[in-house]
Amino acid sequence: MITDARVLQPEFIPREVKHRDAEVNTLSTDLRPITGGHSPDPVFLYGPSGVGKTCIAQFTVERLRQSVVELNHQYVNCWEDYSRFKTLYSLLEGIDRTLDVHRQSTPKDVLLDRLRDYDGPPYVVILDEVDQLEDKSLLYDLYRIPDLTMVLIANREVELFAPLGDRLNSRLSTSTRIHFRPYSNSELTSILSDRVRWGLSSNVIDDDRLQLIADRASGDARVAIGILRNAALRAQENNLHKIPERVIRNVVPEAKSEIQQKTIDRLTTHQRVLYDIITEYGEIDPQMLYDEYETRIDDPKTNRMVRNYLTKLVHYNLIEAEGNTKGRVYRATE
DNA sequence: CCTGACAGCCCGGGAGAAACCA
DNA sequence: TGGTTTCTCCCGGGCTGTCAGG
Repeated sequence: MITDARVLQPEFIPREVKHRDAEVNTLSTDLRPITGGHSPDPVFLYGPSGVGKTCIAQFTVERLRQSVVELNHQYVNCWEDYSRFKTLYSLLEGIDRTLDVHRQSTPKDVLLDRLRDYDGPPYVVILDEVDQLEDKSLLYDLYRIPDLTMVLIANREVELFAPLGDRLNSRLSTSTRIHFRPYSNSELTSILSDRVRWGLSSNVIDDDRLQLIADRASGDARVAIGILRNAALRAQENNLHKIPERVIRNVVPEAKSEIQQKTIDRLTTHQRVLYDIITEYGEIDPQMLYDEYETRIDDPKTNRMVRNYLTKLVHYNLIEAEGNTKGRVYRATE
């Protein structure tokens, strides 16, 4: 049934993108100065998840690369490389400058110096989930590197700009922001039918069922493709030659939680215990949470560290915290 | 009570210098 | 002298205590 699993993966970048012409054009135009040897201001892409931000960024840069003689580029997910050091390291990797820089024992900010000394072809860097970056001042440092162009991606505008500080904010306020809206059902359906054409054998799923998937995904292409992938896998396991509606319906919850599950899998034992407690209770106050945590784990960390973990979990959108001070409760995100 | 901000400690580990050895 | 081992220093990151403020 599945003829090409790659096209059902979330990272897959299609050769052509649909329903995002305006966004692609705007981004292309913004990046065009690069072809003339100038380096454009940073560009911001923002919008909810699964609306094609990452995809369009990579797609456009790739297309630009084909039209410019020489161009270096690098994609960094700031959720993974959240520290200043990791992001810089990743950026140096993009231009092969890490050879003699090692994970430790490099003098402070030698990485940044190294990046500053860069004098190769234009360098376009995509900083995805940039609001997760711990030290936002890095953006300011990067901004000042002449040949470096930033494409910044975040969910919401405010979350990115609020913590930047006036210095950077005023500099960046003039640059382009591209807003991404959720896909409509018909857009999702057509994206899905492409994937079906590329990745599944023919006649395994009809339009009505694609509609159903689109409907359940509520504008999020990543979820839609996830549902399709899971449904195809399930049908394949059961030796079905078509994907029935029943399978689709069954697979929706797991497809939806899949993205969150990835995050959960990467938690440490301690963070995981905290997460489990909160989801079990649904809602819990800090004291009770810590007590419960202490009983469940052999070598409990201090209360202080638990608080660090909790802010991380909130950051990851795995839990939410309500009330700023006395009377705070933690609860699971629905 | 609880939080966020901050400072400081310790650990692992890499690098370069120093010490050691044949 | 040249090669090898040890020492020392530095860094990032995990962790903790403190403290003002709600």
